[in-house]
Amino acid sequence: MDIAAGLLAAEGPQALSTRRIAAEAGSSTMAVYTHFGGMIGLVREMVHEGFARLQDHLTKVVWTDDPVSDMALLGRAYRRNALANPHLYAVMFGGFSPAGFTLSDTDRQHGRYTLVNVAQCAARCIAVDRFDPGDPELVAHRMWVATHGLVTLELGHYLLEPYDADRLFEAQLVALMVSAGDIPDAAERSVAESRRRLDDEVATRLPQH
Amino acid sequence: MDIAAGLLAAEGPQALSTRRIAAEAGSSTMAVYTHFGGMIGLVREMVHEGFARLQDHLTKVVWTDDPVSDMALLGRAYRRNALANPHLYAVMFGGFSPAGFTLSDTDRQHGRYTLVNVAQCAARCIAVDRFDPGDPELVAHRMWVATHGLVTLELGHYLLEPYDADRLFEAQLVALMVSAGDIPDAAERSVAESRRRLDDEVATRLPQH
DNA sequence: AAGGGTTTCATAACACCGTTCTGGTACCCG
DNA sequence: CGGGTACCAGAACGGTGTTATGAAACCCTT
Repeated sequence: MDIAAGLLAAEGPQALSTRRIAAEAGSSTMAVYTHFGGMIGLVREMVHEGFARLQDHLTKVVWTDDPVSDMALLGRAYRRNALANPHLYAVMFGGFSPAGFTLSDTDRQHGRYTLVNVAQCAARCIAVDRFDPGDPELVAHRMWVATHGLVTLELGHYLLEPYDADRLFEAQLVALMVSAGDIPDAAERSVAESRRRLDDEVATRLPQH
Repeated sequence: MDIAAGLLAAEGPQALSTRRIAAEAGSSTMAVYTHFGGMIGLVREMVHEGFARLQDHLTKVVWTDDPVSDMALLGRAYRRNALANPHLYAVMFGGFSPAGFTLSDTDRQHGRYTLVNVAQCAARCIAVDRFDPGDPELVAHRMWVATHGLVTLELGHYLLEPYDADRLFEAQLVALMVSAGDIPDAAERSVAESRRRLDDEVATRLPQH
């Protein structure tokens, strides 16, 4: 049942309709209501799954003795997850205008929970004197805001040549590390190291064939 | 006619329906088709108006002898415009899933046109040696990405106490200037100066009551 | 093992949506 | 003044989410 819903989210954005899902599952529209209490309950469930999947991606990065490289890798994992499930990511962050869908405070808190990984990594960056002393949660938020902005514009096809998303992302990564206190040369090296680590550590299965 | 459409966007997100507009305008649903060729044509027109309004906000900032302050003020104007027209901003950047609405390349280019203001300001920052030498358009894109990310999360109510949007925005502004090459103390001063200039230079009428 | 209560779903209906077709009206322009 | 065009009211079609109504299926108790 959830599988059918996930499949539909991957095939199309507004293919999420009670009748479409019912036809795909060989069932009736009532199934959606008995299991999820309506359409918005279903998308809420999918948002939860989306955050869980994001959490999976972020926890894949292992902590090395270069926390700045770890931090950059967290950003890469975040972006990779969003690009692997573009429609799901759009729904997670408000891309579901119809039916007055608004995610509850607990939902948002659940989403913000993924930030603890980043905050811990920021704390390690500060501990080894790569980042300036300060609030690790604040720098985690700054990383999140910038990366989310880039991913959002990339998914909306707003980032075109010659300022494509790849180039902007690389530049933004080192800029974020520098603005957090790291030395430009060191930041450049750590970001480059994270680029090498990406494919090994955070392998992404395609959005369900 | 456009006024009715604008009013509806301000009253609700999915109040944009042919019948609702027709009732509000005392007309029939056909009016939407004869004037805009359908629903997606209407929202496309509103997106254009949204970008025009954004451009208005950005051109309100006057160039002073402190281009970094001007740059920060551009960011404040961008955010203020988005907060003044939240639903319109959401629609501009992909928040209209139904009916397979996709904005054309020319639309996006029209949207990216607002970046020339920022790029020019970045060039001035570089010219006076406040920013490191480099591609002004690239730093303009970085400013855009970060500010857009913050505004998006703020509109989605993802930024809660104690890391609220105001605090994050201030921190991000100085961080952006620093990562572009400015000295932290100077960046702090210019950002503070831009905060003083905001209400005078870029006054925003409320989103049409 | 049988009965009662709960859960689950298929069907049909309702209200709403975007869209299209059909006329009829109003306008403008020669 | 006559003719052609642009515009729009109304009805209808296929789609959506949702609800009411039963009829099955299941489970759990006796």
